Amino acid sequence: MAFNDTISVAKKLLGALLIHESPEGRTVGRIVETEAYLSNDPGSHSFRGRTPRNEQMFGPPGKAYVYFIYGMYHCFNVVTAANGVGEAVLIRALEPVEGISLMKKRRKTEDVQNLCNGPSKLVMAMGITKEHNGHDLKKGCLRIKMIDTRLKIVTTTRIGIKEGAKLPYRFYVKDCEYVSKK
DNA sequence: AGAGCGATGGCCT
DNA sequence: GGCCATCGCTCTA
Repeated sequence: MAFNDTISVAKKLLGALLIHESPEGRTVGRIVETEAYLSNDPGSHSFRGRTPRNEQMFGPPGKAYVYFIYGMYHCFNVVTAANGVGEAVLIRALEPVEGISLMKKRRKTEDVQNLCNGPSKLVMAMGITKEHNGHDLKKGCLRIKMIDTRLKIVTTTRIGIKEGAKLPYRFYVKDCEYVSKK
């Protein structure tokens, strides 16, 4: 698929499968909540230009941007837009599909609805690490399988940011029990 | 059910 | 030195 128009990609990623083959086992989740971060967007890491941290956002689309936050968590993004343009889609929630027992072990909870309903939760459940920063999501151990669906999509504002808080750049699957916040 | 808050460290000004 | 695209615990209802 083309990873050019970031808003479109954020919507098209809903329903897609995120797959990770790790030494511990295979986990698969269906993407149910995303947020778009654009280049002219004050809420985006890329807004003030290229830095060592946000470097991957400016790279070619279809790669992973994994960043460290709050001293203890990581978040996972799909890089979008042309090479040189700093845009990405934050994955905020997954519906667990495969490897649920491994997800429970990694997350230290038995509650299936609490495994992947947040950007750092799904990173933990899927076994994603900072080593995946810059990884090509079209091939290899961590990849995305696009699924053509006709899901009902809710469009709303993003979570946990100050700048650009009113922009309608968060998207989730309507009536889905696995999103982080409705 | 919802508000408040501490943990914890790299990055940016 | 202040700021985070968060989470899980505690406290109040």
